[in-house]
Amino acid sequence: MREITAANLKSRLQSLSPLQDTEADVVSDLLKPGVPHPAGAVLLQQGEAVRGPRVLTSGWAWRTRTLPSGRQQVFAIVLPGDFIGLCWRPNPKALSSTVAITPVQTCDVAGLQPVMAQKGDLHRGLWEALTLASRHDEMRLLDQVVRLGQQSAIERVASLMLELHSRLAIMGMTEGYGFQMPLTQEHLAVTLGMSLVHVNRTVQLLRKEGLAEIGNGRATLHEPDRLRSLSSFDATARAYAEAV
Amino acid sequence: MREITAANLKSRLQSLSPLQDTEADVVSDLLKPGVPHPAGAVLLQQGEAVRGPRVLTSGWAWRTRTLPSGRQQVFAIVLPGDFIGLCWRPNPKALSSTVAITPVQTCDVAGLQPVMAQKGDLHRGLWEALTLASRHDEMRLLDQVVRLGQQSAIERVASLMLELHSRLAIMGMTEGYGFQMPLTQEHLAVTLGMSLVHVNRTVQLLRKEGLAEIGNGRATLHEPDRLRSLSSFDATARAYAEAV
DNA sequence: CGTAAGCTTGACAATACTCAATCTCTGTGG
DNA sequence: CCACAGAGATTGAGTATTGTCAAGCTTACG
Repeated sequence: MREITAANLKSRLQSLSPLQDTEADVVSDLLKPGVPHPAGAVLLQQGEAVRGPRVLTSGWAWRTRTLPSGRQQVFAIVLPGDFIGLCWRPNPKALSSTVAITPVQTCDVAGLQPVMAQKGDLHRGLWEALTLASRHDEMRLLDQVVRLGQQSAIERVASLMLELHSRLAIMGMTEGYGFQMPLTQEHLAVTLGMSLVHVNRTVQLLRKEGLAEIGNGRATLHEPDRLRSLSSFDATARAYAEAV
Repeated sequence: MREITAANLKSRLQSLSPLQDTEADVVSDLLKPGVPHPAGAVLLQQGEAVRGPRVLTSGWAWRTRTLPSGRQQVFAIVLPGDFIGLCWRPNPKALSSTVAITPVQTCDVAGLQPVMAQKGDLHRGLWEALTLASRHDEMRLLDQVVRLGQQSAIERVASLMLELHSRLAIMGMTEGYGFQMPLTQEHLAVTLGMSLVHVNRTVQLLRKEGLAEIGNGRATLHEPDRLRSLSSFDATARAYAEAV
């Protein structure tokens, strides 16, 4: 899987808040070749102190909590270009674990810690972009609550696919309405709080209706508009725009 | 409904992080008699700029989002002593609406804004307490995801009641395992993402099993331990302790 | 080939929702 | 003081959605 470049990361941050040239250089300097981890590796353990912010430069991960009963709940999918352990509190303890779904690479960007801490006196634009990124995380967590609390099986799958597409598009990791999608139906089941069998039938339904094709490590959204109206994802998108 | 006092709020913040005497005084000075709002009043509108932090001093509210279909999802219950619109970003836009469930009173504490912004150079202990409070909000949002994604009807109701009890206990608003609980079964249904009828049957089941009594504006947890093991809320409690 | 991961299918059971009606309060106006 | 209205709670019957179990299929790959 391709590793993101400093240019990718810069353009993502630029889309959140305009960066000064010096700030863009800071980003370039920080992004070194990533450290590889195998699928299943725990990148951040719930309850343990966060060492400092990192960027996922390649592969997919998820933020998750395991219940005493062994059941597992996923809070968010972490995509290339996303931050892990970004927090404005110094030395916080992680509220959830972050686990690699595929083989991944992460890059330590502890150099961003002072930027976060100093509240934009230093590198104002970068601080804006980082806090906005974390605000978007929060927004997506609310989306997840809506998915789990209010949406039917087909709405959940549709809305997740739309979210993944729009996030990957920002990183330039889509081809039109298609994209690499390494989640198995089992992953989707855990993420969306439904059974594997039911995910399977829902995916088949989307296919039969000509709405989307999901499988073989890829997803293609054939009818994004119908998917959007189906899943009320557009409301979410509107909310994103407002989240300044 | 009784309005909280400065002493209540101080002891809550103290429980998060020790406060200096001067800091405690700051809190006392800020907490004036609350502004009343009727049930149903929108305290904070999604998408609108947050004017500044406020404290809910009396009554209950919820953070919620309304979908285009008219369906509604609740993210959190806001209890007396909780902050509304607390954010370390200056002038953020609200990600969700906050609406009064009962008649409420709110007190403007815009005076805390500089404390948040200055990262604890000023009033270190207070800053600690405030950021921890917001971290606990985040943790409870994760709890809500788990409830909606992984738990059965009875587990959801049990876990919500335990959460409410433990939060109210910190504010001194419980009598043993009983407390004032103004949510109707309709409120519970919206909050827990289930139908009114199903909530009703679940509440009856809890009563029949002798686990808890819910209704008439009160809740009593007869067997908190069994409720805890039933709902895996203890795991949550452990996680709370870790969230430093 | 043989294996394993991922996907698919069918039959059945459990959980939860909808609709519609009834009941029990409580406060209010006549 | 009573009738009434409305909010909240309860019940039953029928349906829809989702989960469970168990088996079989397909594909990639050593």
